[in-house]
Amino acid sequence: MKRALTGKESPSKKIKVCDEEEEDEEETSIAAEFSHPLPWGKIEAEGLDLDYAQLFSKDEADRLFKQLEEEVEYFTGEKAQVKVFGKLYSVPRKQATYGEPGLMYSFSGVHLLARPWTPTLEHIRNTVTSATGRSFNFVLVNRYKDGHDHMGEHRDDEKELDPGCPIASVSLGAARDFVFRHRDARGAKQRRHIEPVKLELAHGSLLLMNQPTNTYWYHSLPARKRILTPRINLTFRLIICQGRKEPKPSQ
DNA sequence: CTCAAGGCACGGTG
DNA sequence: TCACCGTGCCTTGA
Repeated sequence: MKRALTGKESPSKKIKVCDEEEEDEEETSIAAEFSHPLPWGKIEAEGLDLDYAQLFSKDEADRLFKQLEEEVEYFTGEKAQVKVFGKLYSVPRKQATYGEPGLMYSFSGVHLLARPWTPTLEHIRNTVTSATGRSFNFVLVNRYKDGHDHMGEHRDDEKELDPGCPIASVSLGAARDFVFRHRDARGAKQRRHIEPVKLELAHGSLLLMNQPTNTYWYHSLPARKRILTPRINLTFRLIICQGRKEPKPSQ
């Protein structure tokens, strides 16, 4: 069953979309492989549109997590640094990018070239595609070694992303809180009162961020000091074909 | 002109 | 209690 949820219904309260009727059969993985009959939950607010589902059973998610721990190679050195307010920082997590050959993803002054798909990443991508009917040519892997690792508030508004395709976020490992905040309800000049939308991303879950969510809502993965185990997050994206760079008019 | 995938200081809270 | 959490701010280049 689905639940329509908005932030204002339960101010400052974490939304639990995780199905309370825990899955019991191994049907979960079989269903995921063949079609859509996943029990999707819908989360909506002004300008926000999310779909949430349990994509993998615990056993399968455990197996995938272990495989990724062996397969994924994370960036180090300057590829693991970003520039914010003019200063260079090491990102408080580990990152990797995989996808079709030649694809590049850039943000905050870093340019990350996609490595070729690993067997496990390709398998997960196929499962996500079966469940959503969407194609993806790229995945950003974020590994949070414990609750100290986190990601600050941002939007995935990169120009190279296909605006018509949702971003599909697969979570494996430790469950972590995830927070959305409307752009007009941030900072000192809060133009409007819009409650943040908070949810917990469970082991083996899939979250779809549909349009126009990334236009109006920032999201973050806040630090949670009491969490001592790692989480791997995969955000599958559709990157627009690399057109030739526009000729610069001047300079 | 706007705004930022970072850290830090600070005050409320359980 | 005091560790943790949420918020505002930083201040420079894109």
